[in-house]
Amino acid sequence: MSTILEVATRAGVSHATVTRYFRKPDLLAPVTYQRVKEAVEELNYVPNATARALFTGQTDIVSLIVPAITSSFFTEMADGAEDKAHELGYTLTLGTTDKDIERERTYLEALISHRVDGIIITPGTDSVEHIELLKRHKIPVVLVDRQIKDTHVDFVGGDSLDAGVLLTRHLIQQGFKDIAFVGGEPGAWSLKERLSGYRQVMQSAGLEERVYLGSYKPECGKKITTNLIQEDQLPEAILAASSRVILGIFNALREYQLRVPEDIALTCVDDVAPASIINPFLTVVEQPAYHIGQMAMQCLVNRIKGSTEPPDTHILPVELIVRRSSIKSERLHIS
Amino acid sequence: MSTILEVATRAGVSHATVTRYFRKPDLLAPVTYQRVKEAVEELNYVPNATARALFTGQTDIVSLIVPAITSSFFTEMADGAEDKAHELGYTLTLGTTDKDIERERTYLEALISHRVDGIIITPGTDSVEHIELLKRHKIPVVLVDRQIKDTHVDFVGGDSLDAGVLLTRHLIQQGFKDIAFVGGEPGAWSLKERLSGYRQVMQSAGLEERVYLGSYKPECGKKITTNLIQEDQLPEAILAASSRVILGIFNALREYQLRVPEDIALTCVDDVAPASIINPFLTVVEQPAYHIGQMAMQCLVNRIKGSTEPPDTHILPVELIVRRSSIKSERLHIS
DNA sequence: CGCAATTATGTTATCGGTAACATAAAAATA
DNA sequence: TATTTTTATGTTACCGATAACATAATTGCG
Repeated sequence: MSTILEVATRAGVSHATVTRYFRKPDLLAPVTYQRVKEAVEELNYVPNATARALFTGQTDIVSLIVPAITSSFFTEMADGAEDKAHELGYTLTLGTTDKDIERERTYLEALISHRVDGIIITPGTDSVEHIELLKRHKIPVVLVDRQIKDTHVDFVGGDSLDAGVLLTRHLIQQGFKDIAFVGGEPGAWSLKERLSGYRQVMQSAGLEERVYLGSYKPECGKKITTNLIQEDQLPEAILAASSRVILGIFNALREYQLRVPEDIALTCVDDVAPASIINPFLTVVEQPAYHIGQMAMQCLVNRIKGSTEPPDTHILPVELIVRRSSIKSERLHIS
Repeated sequence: MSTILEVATRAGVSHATVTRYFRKPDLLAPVTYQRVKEAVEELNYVPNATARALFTGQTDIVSLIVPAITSSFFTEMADGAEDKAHELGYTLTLGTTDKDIERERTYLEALISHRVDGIIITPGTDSVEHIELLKRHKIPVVLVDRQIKDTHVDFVGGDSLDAGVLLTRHLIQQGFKDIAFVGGEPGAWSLKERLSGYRQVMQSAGLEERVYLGSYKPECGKKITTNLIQEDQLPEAILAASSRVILGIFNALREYQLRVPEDIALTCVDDVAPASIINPFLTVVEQPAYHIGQMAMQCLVNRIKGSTEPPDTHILPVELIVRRSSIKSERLHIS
């Protein structure tokens, strides 16, 4: 807890010399350097980043705001972002928003107050309000997973349109005709894209669309599925908007003792990471989540460092992974 | 980006009055309050936490350092910690350490420099060095999942001894005799406890112990299992030290096309959270990870607020969840 | 050998808040 | 109405760094 002044006194120099020891060491005479070094070590001195930040206006802190860290996509994304942040010398803060509608706002205000150098965010809504707020405070932003139109900021995400296309096409190829799209935040870009992919393929196949939106949360999947079961409207196959939605769907199906894929085929966007190692079961479209996190952080730091390039939109390719949950033959074979 | 002075000028008051507007609003005359309020709003003024921290010595930032955020236990723990931190008005930083041995140290130094108010950490080793470092800098610490002896700090974790006991006893009850303990960080408290639970039960059952340590990482599980297979030493059942280790075990088994539980029974500590919803398969001992996170954060904030109670050790009960991966009858039935 | 150029170090204002202290104005009391 | 008390606001030093600027010490070169 010692200050630069105490170090200076102990080393018999002025505090400016101690600053130089850290910031421009080669300006010091070897003897002086050594003396300061000893004083620093003896006092366990660590410069106060808070004081530095006040003067320089830079905190070396960046922030990540996601709906839910427990969603496997965001867990891996955060892992990538954190690794990159550390590599580049930044400390990362984490905030989650979807347990409470107010939380995104309170987090942003706290981050503005703390003068973080930049923010990576998956916004909860498609409103420009929060982005404008950050712009007013001149805090660089990178959007992940959900783009907001008319906002000139960098974006990094998976190809959600293609995700919708790949899964729908796959289900149709399996011979399913009654395919429902379940879950997803109506305002979210990723949802719109996934849905749009689903619609394109359904239309060109001449099939009737069935869309049940809500949110990306498990509860949404559970509620919609329960309703469908109770009204005896369960489709042949479901394309779930996300891996969290599908958890709710599984819960609902289990309550009614319905089996996958025997009674209904299931697919979703985003792999449920460790689950697929233990028991590869779900057909999914996988996004390069870790890579997205890294890339978003790199983009953000480029902005922080002053890049004035026009905003970039990085849409990374996704991959269809076919497993048992959507295989019709499996279904016929058993029943 | 405006400062308190600009607000003061605009409102026609001194900057002290603006501080009072935020910190002791009822000291202001209604007219003054209103004038300041307008100025604050017109300028989008947000107080600079960096400047405040310099004076008060408090940053309202707390930190979480874990081996790997992608491990389901830590994901949920982080979720709990983050919720509680937000509830109590703190911003949380996140750091992961097990990709690089140096990282725990660099993180701690950065956090000391930033003068975070407190740190929750799952230390990578059982050395007291890092804890002492934090103590020297008077930063409150709470340990999670791994206790360090002779360190007088709060601890919150699951009952790892009981975890070892429950799983081993279960396997023995299933009729297995050749049971190996695989994986785990030799220096970690949680490992020692789990191992000790295993040993107690094996000994009192008169069974021979087989212990293969290494780390908590997937690679460890994979390597050990591959070796065992190649040397034709595969046991009847494995108790994996953690959910990450078991991922590697699965990988190895799959490469040799061995099946669970037909060829070998598997169990581990920590559930692989979403996996068990999609496909309940693994027999595990589940720790109340979210609750542990919340509790650790509450403990930490109590310390920050000045609590001088003697260090607390919270060991929370764990729960055995029996599923197919360890059922012998299932195995006999098939073979 | 003397003066300029270079090198090493010190002095000082500054970042944007906070809170103790001082003071002026209004209200309460005698 | 004079005096004390209360209320509202202003002044100022300070937190711990940084960097521009100033100065002292050393070196180089003619």
